Amino acid sequence: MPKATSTKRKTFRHGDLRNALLAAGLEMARKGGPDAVVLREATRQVGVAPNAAYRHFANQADLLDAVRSACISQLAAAIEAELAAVKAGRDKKLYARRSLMAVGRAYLCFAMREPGMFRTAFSVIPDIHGDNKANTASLGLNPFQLLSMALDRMLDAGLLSKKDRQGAEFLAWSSVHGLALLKLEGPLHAMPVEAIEALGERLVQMVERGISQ
Amino acid sequence: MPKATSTKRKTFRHGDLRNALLAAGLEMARKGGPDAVVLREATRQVGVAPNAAYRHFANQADLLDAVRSACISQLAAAIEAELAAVKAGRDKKLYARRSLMAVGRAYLCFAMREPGMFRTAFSVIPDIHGDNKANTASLGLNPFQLLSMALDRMLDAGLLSKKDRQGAEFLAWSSVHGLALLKLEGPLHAMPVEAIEALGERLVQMVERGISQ
DNA sequence: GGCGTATTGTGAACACTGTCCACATACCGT
DNA sequence: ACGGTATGTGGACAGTGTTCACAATACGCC
Repeated sequence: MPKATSTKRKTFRHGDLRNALLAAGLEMARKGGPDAVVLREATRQVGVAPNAAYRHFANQADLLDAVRSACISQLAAAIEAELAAVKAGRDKKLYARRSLMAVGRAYLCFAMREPGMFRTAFSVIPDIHGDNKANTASLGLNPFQLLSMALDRMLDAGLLSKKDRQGAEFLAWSSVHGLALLKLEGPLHAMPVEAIEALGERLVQMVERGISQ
Repeated sequence: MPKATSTKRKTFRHGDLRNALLAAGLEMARKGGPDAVVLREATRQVGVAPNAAYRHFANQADLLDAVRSACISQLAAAIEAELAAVKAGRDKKLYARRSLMAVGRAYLCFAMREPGMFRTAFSVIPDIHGDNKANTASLGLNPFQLLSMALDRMLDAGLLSKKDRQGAEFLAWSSVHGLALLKLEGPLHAMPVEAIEALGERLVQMVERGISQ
């Protein structure tokens, strides 16, 4: 009974089912956030029986985790692009400041542009056995490492003492992350994006000023 | 006379079903976060048929929203208590600074002490028709308004210019909120609470320094 | 007091989800 | 060629939110 199940596939084997499911899941996450990535719907879109997913993912949490990883990669790529746009001139301090600014802005812009992906990226409580292999973009760096890079430039430029540099990632990250989430799934939901972006500018300046003792 | 026994009630009418369901939901949120508040389970604990809930809540989102509101009230109460502990001495600047510190610390402490409630408090995208009636504690102020109070003291003490005061709530709030969420449902999940609290201290200092231009 | 009526809880059902089992199929190395 | 194994199917189960028709109760009005 080789009745091709209602959709396109001709061969019994799909050939690339894992990736297809992941792509479907990613799209669902993109336009609906983490709660929208539902296993059965993914199989339906791909044109395959629900159980087929279990040959490639342990369960839906596993699928969601893969989607989440992809989302983080996209975020990393966005930051990387913005960071690449700032060129190292002769003024090291300016360079450093612009780098930090770029990371913060890219982070927020991504959150505004791709709310579903952003929320998905940080929706799941990550496993302790965190294998952050795939959380990277072309440079092979995840968002956290890109932020670290910018902060290192601040250290190099003498804008940050060695002591203040320690753990500075978390301070900067928290600020921007908080604003993004207050907008995306918090009480700032109704605030227009322009206002958020204006706040973002002030926020990054605040971090820059306040981060050094 | 209808007694709300947790096991089996005598009367047909419950008498206080709405509150009972809300209490059950709040407890589930407390020990499992927003995803743990499930309508059927609440009715089961109260000893009532699932449909009975629909006489008091439009749907489970409505129930969850009520639970969320209760969580915010608890957060407000925690902040209020910490804020009440700082006394106004002769040094207005110290008073203001300690007030801001207290709000930030209370916010983070609550997040660490009651992760389920905290996550629930900010899990739902709030309705635009925000009726923030119940989001308050004894003072009748929600967390945002308490933060505003602390910032007003900064303004009074001359630690903040009028211009910098505008929208400063969002800057301070974002920072602390971000740290809390990075810990509770983000990549900082594995970081020990002591480290988070140490970061919190630094964070509030950063805000204090960076918030004024 | 008695009775009609709106309020509140019940029972059965539906659609949907994740997940498991046994089975069928197609590919692959020997 | 053929048997083993990876991969997909069908059918089932528990659990969820939700709706409909119905039953029991409390309350107001005469």
